[in-house]
Amino acid sequence: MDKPGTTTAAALELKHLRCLVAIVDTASFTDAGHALGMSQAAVSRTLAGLETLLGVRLLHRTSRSVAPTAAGVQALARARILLAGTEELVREATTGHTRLHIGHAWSAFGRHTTEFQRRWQEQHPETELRLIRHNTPTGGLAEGLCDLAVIRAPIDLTPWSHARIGDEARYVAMASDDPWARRRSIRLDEIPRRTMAIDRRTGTTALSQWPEADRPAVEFTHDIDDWLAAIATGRCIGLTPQATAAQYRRDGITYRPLRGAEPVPVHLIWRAHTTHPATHTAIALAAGLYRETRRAPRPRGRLDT
Amino acid sequence: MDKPGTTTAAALELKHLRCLVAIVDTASFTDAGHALGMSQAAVSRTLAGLETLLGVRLLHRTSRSVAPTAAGVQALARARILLAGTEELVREATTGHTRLHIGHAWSAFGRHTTEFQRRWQEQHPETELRLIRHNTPTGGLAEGLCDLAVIRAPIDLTPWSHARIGDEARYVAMASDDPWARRRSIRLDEIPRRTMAIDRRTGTTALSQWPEADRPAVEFTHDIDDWLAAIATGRCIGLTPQATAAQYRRDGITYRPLRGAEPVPVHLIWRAHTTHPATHTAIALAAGLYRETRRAPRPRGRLDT
DNA sequence: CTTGTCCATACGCCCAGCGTATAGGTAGGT
DNA sequence: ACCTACCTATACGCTGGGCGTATGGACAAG
Repeated sequence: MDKPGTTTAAALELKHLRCLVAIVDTASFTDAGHALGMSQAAVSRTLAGLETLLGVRLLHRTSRSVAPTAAGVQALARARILLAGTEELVREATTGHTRLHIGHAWSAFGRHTTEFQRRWQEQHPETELRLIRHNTPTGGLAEGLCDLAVIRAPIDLTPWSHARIGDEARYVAMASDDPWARRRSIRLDEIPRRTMAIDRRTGTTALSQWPEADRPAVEFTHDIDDWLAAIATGRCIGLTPQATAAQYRRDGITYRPLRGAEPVPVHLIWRAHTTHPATHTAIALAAGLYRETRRAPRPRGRLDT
Repeated sequence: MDKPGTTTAAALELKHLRCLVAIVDTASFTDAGHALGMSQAAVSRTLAGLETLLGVRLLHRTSRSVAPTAAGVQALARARILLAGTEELVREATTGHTRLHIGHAWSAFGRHTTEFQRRWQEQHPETELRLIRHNTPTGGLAEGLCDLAVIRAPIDLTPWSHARIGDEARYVAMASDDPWARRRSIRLDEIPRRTMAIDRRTGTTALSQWPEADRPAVEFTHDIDDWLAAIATGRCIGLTPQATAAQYRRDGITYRPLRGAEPVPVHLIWRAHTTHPATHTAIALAAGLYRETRRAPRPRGRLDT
């Protein structure tokens, strides 16, 4: 590429940020040069480059002093954070500090979450566990943000290695002052009377459960907080696996079992080729927790692709 | 500099991170090159450089697919965060988004803090206010992390523009089960009987208050949490301005007024030459709040250097 | 076995970015 | 008022890091 004539706009680089910070810390272009192992001239030009890039003057300089401008203060604060972040990245990578990232769309392992964390800590203290919520269909796996993801939504699992670790009953979420909140449970065929909130990216409920002629109205939301807020207003109800009811107990929201519906299968997915060493351990632990709470533990198939 | 023979170790740059992310997002070195406006070869080398730099393989590649390794997942997660941070830095700087950073060592404006924030929001909604705690003698001003800093410690103010915005009575902090906790107040001359916790960087209490022959034993701490922890154990007491008593009310810690001691002057300091436009507004607002709560409002001098 | 696709490596070139040298400007001492 | 010390900005010439092109090698599909 790089067609002749294409003036490739200079990009922000860490060099610029390191330079800015060094200048402020030493309160001098000359000393900053020393500290960075480059000449004063280079420092001057690098900072000038940064200021051009941002279109703002960051440092006020006289021949006696250097002080950040208002814009400089903001940039400096961010620059320090960013540089600290890069150092951490390098440290993590070079020390091979091992950490298992488990992504999930919004409720991790539901009611088993705490127990999962507790047992992991107990059995594998050498591997740090991190549960991260990512508002994407694959809980961040596709984006490389985790090693393992919990999936409840009806997505295509074939691109991934996957294992079904359990099932969760479906619940109806509604405002606490909703008339239905007084009842013990709701029947599937009653749902179409109401408007249903569905999370656009991670929703678990497919409309195909109802005959085409009789489907509920739908309001789409963008993440779980939206979804809960929409429900709390009373204008919608929501359908969700038991995990949500366990993890998002909130004032103003009431959960009731949904009768007549299939449970939601809970899957773990991961990358077949680049498996974190602890992946299978985590899968086994999670599946064990789901199994423990069942009367008749039936075998779960496919622990690999 | 750059003595001949000095192999300057290549430094991490944003280029590397952008490359890593692009490869994973496009799942291809070739496409990543396209997206980044460079050739596939350059992408390959840049990533190889990053892997060398970190000493870890980040991506597992076959001729058919590209997938992050465990180390890659971690690096990727950090890289995405860092890149988002840089974008925000650029956006803030280029849009001239104005924000006033007020640094403080540990209790901001004390009991006036909430009111300060409320009124600022009301009177100057166009300027975002940020109170940031920095564990340094100047509350982050010297490090360029804020535009304005609240100072209670007896530091040299002459390098800065400064204004005294008010005074705060001194309090004694002690464990709640301390015998003194039953009393209404403590006298200054009783303090030397006890061991005193002093924060090394931001402590407000100078020992010169007592005759040299009769000074309290001292235990140094490194930040406010240390300080509170040391006191909660019961082995120390602490002296602190009223602001701390207002902002760090905790179980296990009791505050009592200290009689016979001068109040602590509260100063704001800022840079004379590169003043944020809203600096003086903020000073006036803070001083006003302190003045409001005094019987006899006496004029405060020096609103500038 | 052939073909297509993809990443790694070799090679040669070029300009971004470096250091040196110097100009210009400001504070402080006398 | 002048001089000195010190600091940043700019000019200039050079060098090597990093680019693109070309090619090799590995792998999957047909």
